[in-house]
Amino acid sequence: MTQLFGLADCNNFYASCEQVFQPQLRGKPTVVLSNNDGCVIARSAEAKALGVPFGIPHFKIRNIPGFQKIQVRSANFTLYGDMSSRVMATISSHVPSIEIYSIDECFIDYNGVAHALDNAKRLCETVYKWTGISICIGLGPTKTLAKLANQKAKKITSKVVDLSNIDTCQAALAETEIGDVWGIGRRWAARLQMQGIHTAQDFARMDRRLVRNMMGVVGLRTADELNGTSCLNLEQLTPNKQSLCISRSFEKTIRAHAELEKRIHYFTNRVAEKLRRSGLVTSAISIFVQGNLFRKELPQYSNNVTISLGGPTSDTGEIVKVALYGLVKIYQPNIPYKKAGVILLDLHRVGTAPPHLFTQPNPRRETLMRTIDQLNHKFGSKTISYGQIPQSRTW
DNA sequence: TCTGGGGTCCTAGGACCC
DNA sequence: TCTGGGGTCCTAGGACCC
Repeated sequence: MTQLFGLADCNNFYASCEQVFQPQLRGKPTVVLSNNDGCVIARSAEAKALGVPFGIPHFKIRNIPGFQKIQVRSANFTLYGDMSSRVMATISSHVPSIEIYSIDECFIDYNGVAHALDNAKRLCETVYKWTGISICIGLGPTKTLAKLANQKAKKITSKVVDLSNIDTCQAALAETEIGDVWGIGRRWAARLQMQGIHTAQDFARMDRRLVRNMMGVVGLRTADELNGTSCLNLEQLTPNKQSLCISRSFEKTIRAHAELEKRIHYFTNRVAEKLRRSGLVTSAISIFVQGNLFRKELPQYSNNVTISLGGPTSDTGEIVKVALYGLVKIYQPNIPYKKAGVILLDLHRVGTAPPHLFTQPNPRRETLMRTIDQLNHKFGSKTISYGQIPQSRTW
């Protein structure tokens, strides 16, 4: 049975959020920067028109002609998360069901919806009216084709494209570069192009065995989906998280162990909070450190270590202890470090983790963690933390 | 001078089992 | 001339996504 998927995607999401809340930015080239104001992670339509590339470092913006007009904002992820919830709720209330795919995208189940195209157009208008965010919707018999339809929709004023029709679909495939296909990244695009595969249509027409041999089942799935065979279903249930990570680049390079230790301390406090907020426990932790990949003339070093926690826990104290031990194991002196991070692995919902033979849950510690979280929630995240994180933290 | 952060899945190969 | 067959589990690395 032929299915019908929709893919709704917010246009220039972070930049649009800024423009909604700061009306003076509307119509002006606006960009949003990553953490530490490192590089551009979102651009308004006007900024794209000026030629601001995605990912460009902040300091290179001034090389762009007309850069004086560009409005630059630091990212506000709390705001974007909140706006995302509003957009998703609006969409969800107008269609049978959705799968939230990322902060600014969702797949829509359009099966059995009469006049899906008109329906989608009205939905775009409603979302704009209710939230101020402009979205586009692509329709197709598979998720991959709905994604492709969405890219086409971004380029037209009606904001909706339907690729259910076979001729329309073939035309779209023929004019889509291979690297623009969902699931084909930079590496595969380069390799495929060397083999004479330049468009989505070239790829869809490749011999299936060849695709399977070269790219495995993932590539094969993409090829089948381009040919209209649906391999990816709408996922209604949000899957359990497998890992949680906090990592940052440093504003300047760091050499001293003590200085790195403060960062690891801080990251571990944050990621453990995230863990408890998600109702999860962890049994393994991974620490990584990295030099400056952009400065080839400096000594290059990066390393990571994964350590078992000896049983499921969400206790910041326990996790911090192991994290710092991990840092000792991978730290090398006299390296200019530029980035580090903490990843929690082997996650389970509280109460569902296989218990450890030798450790018992400690109710007093659990109360302590709950109290710390409540205080930080009530009085701000810097109120109380585990270990030596300077109160006057500048980073 | 200055270059993000947070995720997922698949595969190949090694260790180990009977 | 000649070295079994069939599994599982784990990990590192490579690819991808937003």
